[in-house]
Amino acid sequence: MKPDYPYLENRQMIFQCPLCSSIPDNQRDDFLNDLQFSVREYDKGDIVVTQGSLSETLYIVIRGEVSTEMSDEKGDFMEIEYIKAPNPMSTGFLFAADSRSPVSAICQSKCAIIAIPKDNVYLLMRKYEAFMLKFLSYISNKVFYLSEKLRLVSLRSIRAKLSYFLLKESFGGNVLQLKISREDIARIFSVSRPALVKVMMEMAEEGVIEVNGREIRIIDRNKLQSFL
Amino acid sequence: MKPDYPYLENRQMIFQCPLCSSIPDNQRDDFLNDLQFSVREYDKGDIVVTQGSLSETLYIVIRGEVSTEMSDEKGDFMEIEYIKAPNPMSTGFLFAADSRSPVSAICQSKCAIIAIPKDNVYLLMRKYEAFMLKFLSYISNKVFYLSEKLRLVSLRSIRAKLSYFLLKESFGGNVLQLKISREDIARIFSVSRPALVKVMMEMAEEGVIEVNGREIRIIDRNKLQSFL
DNA sequence: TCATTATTGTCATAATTATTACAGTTTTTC
DNA sequence: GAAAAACTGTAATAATTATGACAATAATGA
Repeated sequence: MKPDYPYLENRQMIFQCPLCSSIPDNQRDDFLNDLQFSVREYDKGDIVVTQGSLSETLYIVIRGEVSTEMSDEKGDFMEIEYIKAPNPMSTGFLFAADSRSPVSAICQSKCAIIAIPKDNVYLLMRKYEAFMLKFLSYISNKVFYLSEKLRLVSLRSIRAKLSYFLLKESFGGNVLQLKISREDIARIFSVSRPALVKVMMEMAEEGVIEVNGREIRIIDRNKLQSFL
Repeated sequence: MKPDYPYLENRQMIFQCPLCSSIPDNQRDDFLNDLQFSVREYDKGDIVVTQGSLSETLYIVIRGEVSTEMSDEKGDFMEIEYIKAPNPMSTGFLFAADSRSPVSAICQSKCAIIAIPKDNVYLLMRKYEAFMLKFLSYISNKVFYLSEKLRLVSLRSIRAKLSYFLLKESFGGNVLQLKISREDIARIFSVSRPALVKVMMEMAEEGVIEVNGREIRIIDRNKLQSFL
């Protein structure tokens, strides 16, 4: 974790973040004046926020990639979100009653991250409507995202989870490229990797899907849906 | 589902809802003028919102109790939230990009529910700061709540889930009264009831907890924590 | 109050998943 | 390009959980 930037030469960078991008041009100077922030650089593997720690700061990733994970106190992690620059982080629980972070945020590459204190976010929201609305929609989307994740994890069998996952990833098409390893998928499902692979192979055996490395072809979409 | 109230005699009722309770007295008349809403009565078992349906309305339960559930397309449900009057419903995804409801809302008793269209909520938020802040904190709390739920469901074994659940419900004390049936707990965990009961009895056998109906006494808190 | 319904504990069996281990393959990294 | 690391498929065995069914008890309603 390197020291703060001496000064951020290109402060306009913040307007690339979706949270701020809709702020009208004629308000941007005012916005920058009202904004209190610091910028830090992180290396791959650095931890920005620790699960359970008090976090009263809005973070905006302006370079690099950060993943948020939830540990199950056994060393194992479940990835919750994968955030690429330029996007905000920790919007979800910033204003929650219990402001301890439910997740850990870990840099997946070299990162530069802006930190804005909660009180300042309050102020900005009151003063800049576009910011407020974007913030609101960000949190709302998070609720939606978590709900979907919850549904996935709640499916009882690996077969159901995998079917759900594949249908979702296929976006209605018949061929999909897995973007992550089977190990990661297993982690998302909270199941073991061998069990996941076994089920995937069984489904291929049955002719429901075709598996070629990370390319998966959906043969019988109806059957896939019936597994849910 | 009975017809709308002809007119809501006691419109002040809405200020009992936490979303609106902090609106200053001197703004309340204006607030009621700006507010667009309708009130409906429901019977026990009535469905207010169906999972997957478009829902661009903020609901406030002013009498009765509503539970939100997520079905796994197999007839089985997982309860997400239990809302008692006077509290809002569906705050979470109202402003999400995909405004289809991820849950179904089902009345658990006779209910009276206020409906406010999304656009009107927008307007109220811009105009009444206290309302905006409360709304924000409501969504944030929902994110927190869902995160916690996700952690629970992600724990792999029933033993871990039960330990987590009991530790949480005990609030640090040693005796706790279960507020819901074992069947409901099993549903929350997404596991079968017999399996849950079996694990609970095993833990009692081992002297980690003591079970007397719905009263549970935590004997060995450390051991409970080690199961996570 | 009595009847009805919901809840609870238990069981045997079947199904699913975890664990551990290994070897072959692909991808990264230097 | 070679070495290291990560990824993949597979298998045997153990552990966990689901299923369906049953009787006993508690709670509820008319």
